[in-house]
Amino acid sequence: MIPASPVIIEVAVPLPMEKTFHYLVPDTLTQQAQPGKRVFVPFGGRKLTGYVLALAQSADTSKLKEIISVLDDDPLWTDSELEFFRWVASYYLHPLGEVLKTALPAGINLQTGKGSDGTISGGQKIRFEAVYLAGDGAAPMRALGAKAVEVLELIRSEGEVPAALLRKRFGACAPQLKRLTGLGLLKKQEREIFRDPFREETVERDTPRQLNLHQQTALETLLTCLDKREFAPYLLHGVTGSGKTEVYLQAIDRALHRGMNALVLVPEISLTPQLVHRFRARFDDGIAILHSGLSDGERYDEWRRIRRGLARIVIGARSAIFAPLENIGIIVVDEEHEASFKQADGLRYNARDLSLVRGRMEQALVVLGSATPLITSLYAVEQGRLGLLSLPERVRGIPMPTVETVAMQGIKSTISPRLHRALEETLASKGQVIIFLNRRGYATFLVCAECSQPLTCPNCTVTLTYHRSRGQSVCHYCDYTVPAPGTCPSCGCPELKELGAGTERVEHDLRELLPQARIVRMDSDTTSGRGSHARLLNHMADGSADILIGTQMITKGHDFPGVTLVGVVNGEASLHMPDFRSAERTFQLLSQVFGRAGRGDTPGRVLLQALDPSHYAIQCAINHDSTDFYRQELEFRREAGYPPFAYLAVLALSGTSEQTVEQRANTTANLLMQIKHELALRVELLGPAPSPLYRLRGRFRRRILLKSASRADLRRLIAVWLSRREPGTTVREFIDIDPVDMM
DNA sequence: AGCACGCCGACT
DNA sequence: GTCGGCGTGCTC
Repeated sequence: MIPASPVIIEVAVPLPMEKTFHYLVPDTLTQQAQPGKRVFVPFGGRKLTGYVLALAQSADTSKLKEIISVLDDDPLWTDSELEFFRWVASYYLHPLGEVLKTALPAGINLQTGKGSDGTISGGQKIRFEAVYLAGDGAAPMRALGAKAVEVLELIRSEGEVPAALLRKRFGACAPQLKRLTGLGLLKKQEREIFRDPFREETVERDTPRQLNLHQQTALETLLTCLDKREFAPYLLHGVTGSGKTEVYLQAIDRALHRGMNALVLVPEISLTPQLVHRFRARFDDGIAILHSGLSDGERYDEWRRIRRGLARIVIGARSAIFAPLENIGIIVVDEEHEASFKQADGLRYNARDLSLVRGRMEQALVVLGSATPLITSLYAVEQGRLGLLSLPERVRGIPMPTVETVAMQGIKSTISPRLHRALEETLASKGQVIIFLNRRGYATFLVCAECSQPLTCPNCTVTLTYHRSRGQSVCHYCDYTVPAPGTCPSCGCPELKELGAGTERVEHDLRELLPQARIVRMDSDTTSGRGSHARLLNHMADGSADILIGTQMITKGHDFPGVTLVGVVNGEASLHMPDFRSAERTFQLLSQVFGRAGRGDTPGRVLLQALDPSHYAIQCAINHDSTDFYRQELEFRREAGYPPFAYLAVLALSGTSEQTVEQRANTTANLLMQIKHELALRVELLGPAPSPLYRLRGRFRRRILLKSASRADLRRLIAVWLSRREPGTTVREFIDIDPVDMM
């Protein structure tokens, strides 16, 4: 007999390497080793989990090692999912092995250290429970005790009963069960169980709501697309309170009826319990929830429920775009403008963008919903790449809130007399208030009374933010912290003045102005604990608070009908961020905040405090006119030389000495310029990044920023640069598309 | 990413 | 003379 040629597989390993590796499959494993499964492999002295990509041929098998075991009974991914992950890996210039690892629930991979002790770490347990079913045996009942008869009767009437329930009902009944099973009257089965993040929480059923004309029109378009089962990307542009969720719900309902499944992406699921609640009230089909609040075990269980087809609706934060959901008919991205759809480290993906890619591969309907879409999206609409559906009116004929501006010139207090008066009126009429300001801390910063130098971070050269209750000045970029107020580092003067206002300061001032008001403050300083976010919001929901003060996190995920007044302190704050998108951000932020007012039956009122409210971003938000904003913003970008949307590459250099990193930055920048000219690319070198060299855990880093009007240009540049960079430089590279993350 | 190997400075 | 820092290269 001719010896069979050895079976070789191509394996991706979850390490920052572009390479894939080949392994021999021992005879005993050839049946099991298939693409899409995980394998446990020896790798450079240790053992780790790899992902089988394909069967491979190789002439030279001498250097190949054998796989140790196959970790999965069934492939983890379908072919089309693997195709999607390959696309992701190539688009974001990230190793496929790491992409696959990211797509999997955390903590299920096995690994060993280099040591010979071979301790295997990692791996999640699947929990099983025993279930008893009636068997076919017809043994005589008289041979049984009374308890055994009761047990048998229960199981016969129920069909199947988990062992835990039997224990609860009958106490210790193991001997009886053993006896019954032995007689063939019962059958025992081990069944996989899933930890349920909903626990025993029950929801009241909900029925589809009556749609207004605009909702109806939008829905009909979506339903037509669903019936055609082809890729159809849409922007659902609906003002705050226009009933976008109801449109999603009814479109998803149709998809489910057509036998297709639904994927719903939300910015921060732990912030949107109301949305999840509405889904659970509407649908009987399994709903899986994926978010950061789940334990690894729960997440793993949800993942398996989806893979097994037990959940037909998946709701989750950005990583849910990788959910193993098959037969996707519709993908909804709610609040598509939210920055939290971007993963900022590791695999730097944007779930909003990926929803379009996956939707195209799955022939699905993709709905991007927002009251304040990205400029990118509106541009895509203009270009005809995205369909537009508009909901220009609020549901039930509720009017948009009226917005008044308060010019703050010459007003020293954080709360103007006019806002103070409005607060008193609102509280007197039992209304609730939201006070928004995009800055946490007490005063923004401390300034030396002597030399007027603001306190700055020695690493990042940004101004330190003063947190009075913590008694610290903190750098919001690198977390550098000094005791506050402290002394001036430049002249040693012990007297420091407070300048600017943060949420803490506003809370302090409001308590003085309105001692009787019940005030809660919500920002990242007061929501550190698990569940604290929901607790604070509950104070507003149940009416035990009158005023909610907060940063941007108060702008989303809730709907308080009692809020009739919204106050904005320092409305232009976000306009002065070092980001070419600051106007876009400001418009979105203000529109969202304004939208919190008057969602009940009383019309909403907004007071906007600003030194200078004349900027078009502020004016357009005041007039609830996003079309006008879009026009002016494109105009601004054209004049300032920014593309409608910019692509930005970041090359991050790191090393252990300042000199090497500095040198690498220079040689890399030179090389990039050279390649740029050779390839005749429209790419701009923006840096060595404006943030100076900073030291983190003993390592120095530096970044180089590249801007381009076209992503293709950047990718070509980086591809050539990757092949040419000097050997030996330990450079990590990645693409990002938003400069605010880097400055 | 880990980890080994190898090369130069300050130490028992 | 060694210990140990870091820079470099390799992992089927």
